[in-house]
Amino acid sequence: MQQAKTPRVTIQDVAALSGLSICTVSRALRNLPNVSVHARAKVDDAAAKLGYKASPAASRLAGGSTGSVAIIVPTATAWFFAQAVEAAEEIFADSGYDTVLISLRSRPSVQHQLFADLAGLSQRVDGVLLLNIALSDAELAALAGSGLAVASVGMHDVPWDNVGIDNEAAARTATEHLLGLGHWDLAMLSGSEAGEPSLVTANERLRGFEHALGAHHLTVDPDLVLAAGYSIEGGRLAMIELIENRRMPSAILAGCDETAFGALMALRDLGLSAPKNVSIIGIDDHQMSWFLGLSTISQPVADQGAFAASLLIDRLHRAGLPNPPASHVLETKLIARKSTRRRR
Amino acid sequence: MQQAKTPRVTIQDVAALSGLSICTVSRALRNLPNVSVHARAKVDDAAAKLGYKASPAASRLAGGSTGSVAIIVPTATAWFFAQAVEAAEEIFADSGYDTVLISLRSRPSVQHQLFADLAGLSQRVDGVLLLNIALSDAELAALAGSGLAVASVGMHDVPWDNVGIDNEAAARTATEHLLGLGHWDLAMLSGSEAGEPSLVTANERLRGFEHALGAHHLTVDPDLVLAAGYSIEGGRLAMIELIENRRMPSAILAGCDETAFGALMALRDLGLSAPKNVSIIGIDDHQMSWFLGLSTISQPVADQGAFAASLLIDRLHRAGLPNPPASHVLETKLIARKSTRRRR
DNA sequence: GCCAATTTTGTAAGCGTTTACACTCGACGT
DNA sequence: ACGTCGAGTGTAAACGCTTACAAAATTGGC
Repeated sequence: MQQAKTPRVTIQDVAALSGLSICTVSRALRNLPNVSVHARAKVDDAAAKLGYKASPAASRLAGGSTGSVAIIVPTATAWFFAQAVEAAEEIFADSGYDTVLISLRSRPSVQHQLFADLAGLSQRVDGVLLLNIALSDAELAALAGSGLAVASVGMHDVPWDNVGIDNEAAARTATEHLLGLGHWDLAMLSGSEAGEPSLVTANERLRGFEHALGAHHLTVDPDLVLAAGYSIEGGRLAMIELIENRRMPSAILAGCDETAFGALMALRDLGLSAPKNVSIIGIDDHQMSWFLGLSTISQPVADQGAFAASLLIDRLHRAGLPNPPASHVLETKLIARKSTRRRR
Repeated sequence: MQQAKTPRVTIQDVAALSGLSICTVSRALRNLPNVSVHARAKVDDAAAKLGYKASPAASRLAGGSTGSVAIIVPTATAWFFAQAVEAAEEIFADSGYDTVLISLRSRPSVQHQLFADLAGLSQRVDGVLLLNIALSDAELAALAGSGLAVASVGMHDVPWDNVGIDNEAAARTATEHLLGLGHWDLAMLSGSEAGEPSLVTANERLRGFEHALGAHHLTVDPDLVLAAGYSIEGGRLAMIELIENRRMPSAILAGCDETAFGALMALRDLGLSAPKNVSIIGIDDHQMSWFLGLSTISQPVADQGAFAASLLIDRLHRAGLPNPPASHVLETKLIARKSTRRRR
C-alpha cells in the first residue's frame, strides 16, 4: 500500500482557517501573552480541526524548541537505569517530547565527546536528564552554561533539580537491621572501586555502614570491608576473597543487590548459604531480590526517573522564571526477606 | 561559568573558507555525485578545520535528513530489550545518529497512537528499528509506505530487513537436550498467553517442543503444556499449577529463562529443587541464568540489536537503491548448566 | 581547433517556524 | 476632544539547509 501523500498542514493553513495572521497563530499556540481570548479560541479551534502539529525542525530552526529531551545514562543495560529510563520516557512522551537516549556505555571517551559538543547537543534537544553521571567541575559548568534545561537523578551539589535517595541513611538502616538481629561482626562489600562512575553513591553507603556501627560503639574491621564494584561478578569475587583470605563475618552488607547476588553465588559454590552461614542484606531491591529472598533496602527507582523527568518538563515549560533548583530525596524502605535472620 | 556564545559555524562559513559556493559544499558534504575530487577535498578540509556539523533542524526542514532514528520497544525494562537497545544505540551513535527511544509500555493505545501519526514520526526521524513488535496488517502497510527506513529484530514476513533467531530450532534443541538426558515425560511452560506481544515467538517455541517430541515418537501430554507468559510470576504460577493440579514431569522446557526462574522459585517454595526433583531448561540465556545455574539456549541479544541497527544505517546511506530486504537468522547455542541432569 | 555533450559550479527560491518591529485601535487622563 | 499608552495584530526578515535551474567549465568527436 502506497500511502497517500498527506500535504502537511502548516501554520499557514491554521492561519487561513482561523482568519488570523501566522504570527498570531504562532503566539496563540505557544500560549504567549498578547493574544485576545477570542483569537486564542479561534486558533485552538482551527488547529484542532486541522490536526495541526508544529514542525519541530522548522520550530527549532527559527529559534524555538526541538520538542525532544535527552536522557543520559552510564549504561542502558543495568536494571536500575532501564527502569528509570522507561519511567522518564513515559513522562516525556506524555508531555509531547521525544526522548533521545544517550548511553555513555561506561566509556569516559564517550562522555568526553558528548560534553565537548554541548552546543551541538543543545541544538538537538531542549533539555537533558542525567542519571547518576559523575561530572567533572568543567563538565558541570559547561552544562550549566549551555542553555539546556537540566535535571538529574542521584547526583549531588548540582545547580539544577535533582532527585535521589539518602544513600547513607539506606546503608545505615540496612546495617541497623543486621545489628538489631544480634549481629555485631559485620562486613561490607562496598561498591567503591576505581573507575566506577557511581563512586559517590558507594562512598555514601560505606559511610552509612560506618556510622551505624559507630552509633553502637562498634568499630569497623578494615579486613571486613572489601571493594566489590556494583556487579555480580564483583560481589562474587569479593565474597571469595572474604572467605578465603579474611574471615567469615556473622553478617554482610552488600553495596547493592547485584553485589549481594554475587556473594550469594560464591556462597553456594562453596556449599554454604544465607542466612544459614551468614546473613546478607543488599540495597536497591532489584527485581531479582524478591525472587532470591534477599533482604534489602528498596528505593523507588521508577519514581525517581519519573519525578526528575517531570521536574525537567516543568523547567522547560516555565523557562525563564527564576525558580531555584531544588534537591528532592525520596524514601527508602527496609525489606526483610529470607537472607537475614537472628544470630544464634 | 557562563559559556561563551559560540556563533555557530554554518555552511556559509565552510563555503567561504573553501572558496566554493554553499551549494557545492552541501553536495560535497553529503557525498552526492557531480562534485570534483578537488572541490570535495577542499570542502572536507574546510569543514574539518571549522568543526562544522550541519544543523539537523535546517537540514530536515529543507528536505534532508533528521540525523536520528527511533527504536521502538514493547517495554524498555525487560532484560532482552535493554540489551538490544544499548547495542543498537552504540551503532547509531557511532554512525552519527541520535537514538530516540519509544517504549510502547505494553500498552496497545500507545502503539495505536504512534501508528496513527507515522507522518509526524517520519518528520522527526529518518528510520525506525522495531524490536519484537506485533504489527497488524494495516500498521505494517502504513509503515512500509511511510517513507521511513525500517529494520527489525525478531519479526517475520516483513518487507524490510530483519534479524532474529530460529525460535523453533532453539526450542527443539532444548527439548532434545532433555530427551538426550533420558527424560521422556516432558512439560512445557509456554510463553503463549493472551495479550502478550511476543505471541509469535512463543508459538514457534511451542512448535519446536512438539516437533522434537514428535521426532522421537513421543506425544505431548496436553496436561503438561501450560501458558505461563514471559514473566517470572507467570512461570511461578504455572509451576504451582503444574505440581498441584497436573502432575510432576521428569523435565521441563520453560518458554524463556524468566519463566524458568519463576518455576525454580515455585519449586524452592515447595521444598523442591532442580535438577533434583525435575530438570529445567530455559531459552534466552538471561544474565541471571548463569548465576542460577540454569541450563538454557543462548541467543546473541546484543548482536541482534547491533546487526539490525547496522542494516538500518545501511539502508539510510544507500537510500533508493533497490537492494531487496533480507532476513538474517543468528545462531543459538545450548548451554548446559546445573538445572538439568540425566534421568535416574 | 570548433561545437555539442557532459560535467561541475553557482544563484536563488523555498522549507515552516519565530520574532523584531510597525501598525491599528480603543481606553484613558486632562 | 486630543494626544498617549498599551493591548492586539500583521509584515517581513531571519534561521541554515536542500535543490531546481541556470551558468560556466570541461570533455570529446571530427
